[in-house]
This record gives sequence, C-alpha cells and structure tokens, in this order.
Amino acid sequence: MLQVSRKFEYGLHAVTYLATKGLGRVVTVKEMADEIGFSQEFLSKAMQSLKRAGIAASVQGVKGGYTLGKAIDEVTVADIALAIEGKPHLVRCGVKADRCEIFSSCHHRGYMNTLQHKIQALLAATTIHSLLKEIEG
Amino acid sequence: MLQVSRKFEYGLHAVTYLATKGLGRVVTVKEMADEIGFSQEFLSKAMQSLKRAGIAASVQGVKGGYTLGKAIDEVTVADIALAIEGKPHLVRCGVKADRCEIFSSCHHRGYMNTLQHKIQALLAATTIHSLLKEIEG
DNA sequence: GTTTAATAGGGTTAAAATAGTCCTATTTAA
DNA sequence: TTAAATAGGACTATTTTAACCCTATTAAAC
Ligand code: SF4
Ligand code: SF4
Repeated sequence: MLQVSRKFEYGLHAVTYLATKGLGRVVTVKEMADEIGFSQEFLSKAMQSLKRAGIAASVQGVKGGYTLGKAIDEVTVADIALAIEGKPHLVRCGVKADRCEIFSSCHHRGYMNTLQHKIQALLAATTIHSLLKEIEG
Repeated sequence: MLQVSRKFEYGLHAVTYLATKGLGRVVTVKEMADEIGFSQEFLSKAMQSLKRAGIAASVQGVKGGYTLGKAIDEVTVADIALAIEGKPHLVRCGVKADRCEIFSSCHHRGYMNTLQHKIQALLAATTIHSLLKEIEG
C-alpha cells in the first residue's frame, strides 16, 4: 500500500520534538510520549533505533533521556527511515532474491530499483531543519 | 516498509505482457500466469481490478481473455497502482482521520501529503510505453 | 441445446508484517 | 541504597496481504 509505518512517524515526531527543544536539553520518553500523544513503550523502541543510528543520543540513569545526536541540518527524513525501518526495499527481491518466484525472468527490476532510488532521494531532500521551517513558517 | 504489493507487481507484469502482444490479441489469465510465472487465481484478481479501471478489457466465454483497454502511452504506473491498490495513503490519516490518535495536533501532515504527491508524480511519470522502452532498449 | 473454456466475484483461510505489551537488566543521580 | 531512567529480549495481538475455493455467468464450438 506504500504507507509509512507508525514507528517511523513516532520517530519523526520525536526528532522534531527534540529539535524544538534544542541540542542540549535531555528529554525523557515519558515526556515525549505525553506531549506528542504516543504510547510510551512503543516510542521507546523507536528512540532506541534512532540512538543506534546516532540520530539521537541517550543519557542513562536518573535525569536521563534523549537528546539530538546530530545537527538538525545533517539529518534527513531518509536517515530516520533508515534508522527505524532498515534499508528500503520497494520490491521484495530487494530483501532477498528468492523472495520472488520470478526473479530470474523479471524485466522490471531495473525500473523498480531506479524508482526506489528516486523515492529515497525525495526523503533525503528534506532535512529536519527544512522540515521544521516548513512546519513553522 | 514502503514496499509495493505483490498484486501490484502482478498487474504491472500482466500489462507489460499484454502490451508486447499488441492491442488486438486476447490473452487468457492461464497463459499469462504460465508465461510470467504467477499464481493464476491471484493474477485473476489483479486483472479484474485492471479491467474495472479500464486499463484492461475483457472478453468473456470460450476464447475469452484480456486485452489492453487503453493505448500504452495513456497508462502510467500510477494508474496501475491506483487500479490495484486504490487511492494511495502514505500516512494512515489519509484513510480516515481517526486512524491516527494525534491527528488534531499533528504538524507533519502537510509535509507528508506533499511527499505523497511527489511519489505519485514519480509513478505517473512512467507510461507503459516508456517502461517498455526502458526494458527493451 | 449441451458442453466447455473462459471471466466475475464472493467468501474463507493462511501467512506475514506491524503494532503493542511485558518483563528484566543496567545505569546513574540523588 | 533507592529511584528514575534507558536497553533490550521475548511475547502477544492486530492488521494487512496473499492465496485459495467455490459458484455464477458468458459465449464459442459442437
Ligand atoms: S517482480 Fe521483479 S522487481 Fe518485483 S520482486 Fe520480483 S524480481 Fe523483484
Ligand atoms: S502522525 Fe500526522 S501525518 Fe501521520 S497519520 Fe497521524 S496525523 Fe497523519
């Protein structure tokens, strides 16, 4: 259906939330979940993914939480998608060739792959910085 | 995961198959399924969707089957996606607002919608005609 | 007219992906 | 030492996608 996952949207909202709070401010998952309106448990998973990708940084222990891990003009929507959903696979053969029964005779692969790259380029064209400008401006 | 459905790929392959056979030639689902390598039953559903959208035309009864319903430069990949998967919804609120618990406070909707339109434009930029040229050429 | 090969389509089941929950360990400020 | 947070494994539920089954309808061929 070509729809983004909820987890991705959780992550994107979380990052823009962190961004409005500034680089220094440490924010707990609880605060974000309350403010944005998400399930705390699930958002927590998204944050862990973002942390692994270096997009968010974490502080453990009491008074801990999350901060941005990079400058907002160095993180694109594509980076967030990659962190949360893993490498994009517009077609199932992208995951593994044997996921498609007609792999060896398929003539669409080339087109599908360039299509995927174009979609990725669209996501990569928006940084968190420009997204915030678009939202606020 | 931003992946196209199998049904969509079935449909796209079927249309390009019909296109190589020319506008006049009537082709059965059985032939297409055998030639392309798909499940006959499932491809049949895809063809029914394509027919409803006017992309394919059907002939019933013995010696029946499917033909292209439009010229190959008048059908785009986006048309096929629309016929088979219905209206695109990059975000769940596109289906229905109450599918998203933070709909009223979400600031990403505008961006997500323009993103969806850009993706659609990518799909709409390729006609079956140009797809065939890309494949063969 | 009867048979036969095809589309049309409803309804059900199976499989896979996504979403959400639960529980425990670890970290660190107070 | 306690408490508040992240880290993450494991499990369950829900939703979506894929596949299958069965009957009706259509129309050519005989
Ligand atoms: S049909 Fe072609 S492009 Fe699609 S999954 Fe199979 S091999 Fe890949
Ligand atoms: S988070 Fe925003 S864009 Fe995404 S589904 Fe909810 S309302 Fe729509």
